[in-house]
Amino acid sequence: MTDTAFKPYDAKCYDRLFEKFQYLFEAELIDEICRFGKVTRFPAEHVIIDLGDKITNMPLVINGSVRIMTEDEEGRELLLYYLELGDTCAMTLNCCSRATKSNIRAITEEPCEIIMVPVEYLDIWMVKFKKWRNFVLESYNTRLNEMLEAIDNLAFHNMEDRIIKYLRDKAMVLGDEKLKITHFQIARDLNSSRVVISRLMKKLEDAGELEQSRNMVKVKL
DNA sequence: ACATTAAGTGATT
DNA sequence: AATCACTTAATGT
Repeated sequence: MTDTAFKPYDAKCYDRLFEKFQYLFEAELIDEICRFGKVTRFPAEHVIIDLGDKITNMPLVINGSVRIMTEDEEGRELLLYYLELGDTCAMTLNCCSRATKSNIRAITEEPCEIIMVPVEYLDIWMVKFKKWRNFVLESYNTRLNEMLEAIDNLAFHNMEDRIIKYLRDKAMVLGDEKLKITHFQIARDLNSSRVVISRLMKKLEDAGELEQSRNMVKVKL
């Protein structure tokens, strides 16, 4: 116990992390995450990482969910994927090692607890912990697949399908089939226009696929 | 009652 | 599927 000087050892923090990550990481790694990382609470809709930000910390989600978006030159947004418990951002992993800037935006979907780990530990842990190595590889893998899915969805499915998928995904990560959302917000996440969404939403409602009222959508799962 | 914001619609490209 | 122009409906002050 010589290198605990940075921060007083926090047994409570350790216990909490251990409970969440025991299947993912070895105890010693959890101990280091606990010691070097900083647990942070974010309110809903908080921008954790924005485009062009220099990445100094990597986020590890303890609870809540985060959505990852890109934006094109004209400022049009597109939802890529969600981060949940035990997820980290593959983009961050990529940026860290080469000190590049973020090409994504990470926004909390609901109030979140996230542990921020300084990026310099990533490399150290890569050689030190087998489970960390697996975790990073695994993250790359799943994110890559999700990206493929996102592209597939974009290229081969019509807007109607995309809306349904979007709503179901969202209901899933938030764990609530009733979503507090406007047509305008949906349009922004899918990079479409409000009018188009309203039309299709009406159609979907008539077809019995969903229920909606002002600021509320309920999807059939 | 009035203003503001969300949602619905026809016509056009 | 997008945009325009306009209507209607819901909600806050």
